[in-house]
Amino acid sequence: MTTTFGKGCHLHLIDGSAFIFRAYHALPPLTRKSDGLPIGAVSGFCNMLQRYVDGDHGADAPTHLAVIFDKGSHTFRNDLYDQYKANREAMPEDLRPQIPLTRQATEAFNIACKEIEGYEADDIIATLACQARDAGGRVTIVSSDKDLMQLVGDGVEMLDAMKNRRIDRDGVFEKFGVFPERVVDVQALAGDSVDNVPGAPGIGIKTAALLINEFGDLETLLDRADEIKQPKRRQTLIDMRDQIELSKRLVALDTAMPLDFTLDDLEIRDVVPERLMAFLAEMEFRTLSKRIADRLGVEAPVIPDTPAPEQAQEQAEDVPFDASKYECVRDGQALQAWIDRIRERGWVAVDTETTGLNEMIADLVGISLCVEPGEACYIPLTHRQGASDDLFGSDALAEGQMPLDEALTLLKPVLEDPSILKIGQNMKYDAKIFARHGVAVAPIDDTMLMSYAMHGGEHGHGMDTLSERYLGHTPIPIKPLLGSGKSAITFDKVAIDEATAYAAEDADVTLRLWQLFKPQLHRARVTTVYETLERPLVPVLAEMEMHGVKVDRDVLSRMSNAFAQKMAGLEAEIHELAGENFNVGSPAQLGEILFDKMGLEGGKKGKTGKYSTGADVLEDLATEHELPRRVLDWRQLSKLKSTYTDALQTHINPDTGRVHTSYAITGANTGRLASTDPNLQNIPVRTEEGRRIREAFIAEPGNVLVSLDYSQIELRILAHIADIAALKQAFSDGLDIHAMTASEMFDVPLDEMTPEIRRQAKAINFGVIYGISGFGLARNLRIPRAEAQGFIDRYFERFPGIRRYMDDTIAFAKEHGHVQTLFGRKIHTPEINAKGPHAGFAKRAAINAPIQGTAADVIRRAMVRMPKAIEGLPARMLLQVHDELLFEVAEYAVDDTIAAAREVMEGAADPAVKLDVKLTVDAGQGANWAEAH
DNA sequence: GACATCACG
DNA sequence: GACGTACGTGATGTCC
Repeated sequence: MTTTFGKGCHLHLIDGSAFIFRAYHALPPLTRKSDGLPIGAVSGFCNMLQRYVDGDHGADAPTHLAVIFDKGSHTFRNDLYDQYKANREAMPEDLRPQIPLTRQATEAFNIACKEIEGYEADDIIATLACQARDAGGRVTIVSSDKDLMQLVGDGVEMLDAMKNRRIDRDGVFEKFGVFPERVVDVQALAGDSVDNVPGAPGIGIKTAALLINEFGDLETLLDRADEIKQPKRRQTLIDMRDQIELSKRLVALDTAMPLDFTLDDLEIRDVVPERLMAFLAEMEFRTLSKRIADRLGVEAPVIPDTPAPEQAQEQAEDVPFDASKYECVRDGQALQAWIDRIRERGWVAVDTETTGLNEMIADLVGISLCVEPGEACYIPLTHRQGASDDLFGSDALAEGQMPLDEALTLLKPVLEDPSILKIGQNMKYDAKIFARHGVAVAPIDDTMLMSYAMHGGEHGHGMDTLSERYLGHTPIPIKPLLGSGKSAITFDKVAIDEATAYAAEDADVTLRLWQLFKPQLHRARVTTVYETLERPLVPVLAEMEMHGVKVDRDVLSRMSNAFAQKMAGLEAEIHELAGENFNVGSPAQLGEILFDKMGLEGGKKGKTGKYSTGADVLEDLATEHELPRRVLDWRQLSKLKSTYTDALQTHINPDTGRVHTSYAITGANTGRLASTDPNLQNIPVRTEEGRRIREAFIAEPGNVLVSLDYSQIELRILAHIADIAALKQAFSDGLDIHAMTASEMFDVPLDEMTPEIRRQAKAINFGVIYGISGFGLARNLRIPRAEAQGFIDRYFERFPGIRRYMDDTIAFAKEHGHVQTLFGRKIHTPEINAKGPHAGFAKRAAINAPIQGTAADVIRRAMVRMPKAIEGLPARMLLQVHDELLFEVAEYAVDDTIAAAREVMEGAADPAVKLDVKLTVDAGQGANWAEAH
């Protein structure tokens, strides 16, 4: 049915950003009643769209239609001129979360919604308008932006939707004093303070138009500038020629940019009432949904009159916890009743009970649900009957449970329904359990992540902690139910009535926490952090963890044996040297041998009264003695064997043959992830022997491992945050940053640099990131403290911005109780005002957190965008190691994958943050991780 | 379960 | 002037 765009067609192009800002400023700051989400701009946007669709604009009806949005803050204009739009104010905090909703709104109206990374909406509009005009059609641009006026003419008109005023060639002349084809000339001269286009100083639109009309066009004017009578004006045009020509390039729209769609894709489509109503209902627009429903002749959606946040909070506190009210759901009918309530409500708190903590292995035992504080249920599914001493009955299913499949069949549509929010505490766990049963839970909210976004650094984010702190309620502990040690049982052995009280309460607590946190998120100014850096990471990580990484057991096993042999030899030598047998693995025994029996120099250690035998101590002793050297070698092998070659084998999943780590999103205060069970973020790499362990991490046949890692990301971020011109310059010149530092510090030319001097400078660079101290640097470099202090003083002298950054950061922390990353992540520093030795720790942590945290945010953003970027490629993201991402890729697609992933990683800060220093990514590939890294 | 040690960024 | 310090993690083995 598609017609080809051509004569008789009429294309309408709506400037989406203009709509959004108008809507935002025209309306008071409305919030969604149920959860406090700001929605004023979305509401206004929908209103404007509806009015437009109603034809309330006096223009001929379109045959083709699209809403065009900006995407990304960096465009080719920024490359031309780094000050372009530089003085534009940051987007208001309560508008930011509404931007994606306006896209959804457009789609809900079934209107084409277009944006292209790196281009302004104006360029897309210009390109489309030209295409449509060339095809013989007409165009109406719904906008009053003067930057678009250059497009008017030959069937292209503008429409100011607010004033219902059409702008044609004469309208443009009215505004600019010239016709559309000369508008850019006038703009180039007059400049634009809003977009920070410089233009010619002292020349406004009036004068510009006068000049252009006199000389014909800008080029002629500039060529013949010496003919201008007014001396000042003449001089300006002669002196500022470059700036004026640059301005013209900035204001001229790109009418031939690449598009990934055609005019025909914009053919007008009928609205799908159900879809539009679902969106309006989700936004809780009562009046608007009713008005539009009337217009469409359909039933208006019922929007539950949910309590305002403050009331919800009171309710959450008012309703007492009462385990006897929890229902045990044992059949389909009872479950259906709960599902009905969930559908009515639009959200549900969910919790799963399983036989263990490893979600790749644990079996689902039961599910609890909660839709209202105090009202929760537990659905037992695979509890075993009888006590554990019942030798025969313990494996049989207990009575009175629904079959697992039946329960999941009923729940699946709800858990996957995009209009029903699933709320959980650590949802990644539950989502993975459900995923193993073929249920893709979405969309989700996570109280643990909300707490992390609001209270990172203040306290833990486990449910018990949160419940006690924010609900004043101590949940039933799990310990008494499961026991501990050898006699511990799994949850499926817990009696169903006990399980119901425990499990349903967890869902109850989760829902109450959610009702409390949801409105607070916005007040704490962390909605964007939660929505862009926490919540969207859940499905990405779940996917990575479930996919796992292939590990070759035989390689590990062989290495284990080799290590064992070497260790045995070393152990014999150590005993020989010591003159007695002792446990080499016991620091206490080793200390006595070294310092008491052999009488070596090298002190004690405080608290426990034992000798310190750390690597640094042994390293010093090793210059004079054999034994400590042997112990160091033995320890290295012992570590490699026990932690890696042995333990890793036990983590190979028998079903998949792969190792599945688990990432803790809230694991580190700074925003970094933490990897556990096993930790795959500390696989050896620094020593040759250790690195060989990475040879056991392999790809499936026909595939290779690809590793991409950020180069010096923390130092780059430091250079940006502390605004160190010399560092920024060095990065932009692609210099060896440590050598450059050394050269600057010690006045050594780069071509005379020695590895030793560079090593010292490298230590200082890292020291700065860690909150440098004379003592720490002295110990790291093994130099006298005074000398180390001298280095630091000199560093501050050469890079004064560092001192300022440190002082400012500590002052900020003292005043606000937190520091923050460039992306708005808050890291609380409760100890910053402490007295005594604590204070030093807190200060250094405060200095480090914005740097480490910003780097963590950057890679999180890259990870969130990665699935889309590599969509369609035979590639999977497997692991994250703080500044590195590891992929498994079909051999033939390696180059494409590297290109796609690198683009995402290098551009990960955009558009939220414009870094002064570009991020660069190194890539490697190979049959195993040792080769790829 | 605390502590020491050591693997990573 | 004295504190005692590099930042952020997790896993293992010893010893109580």
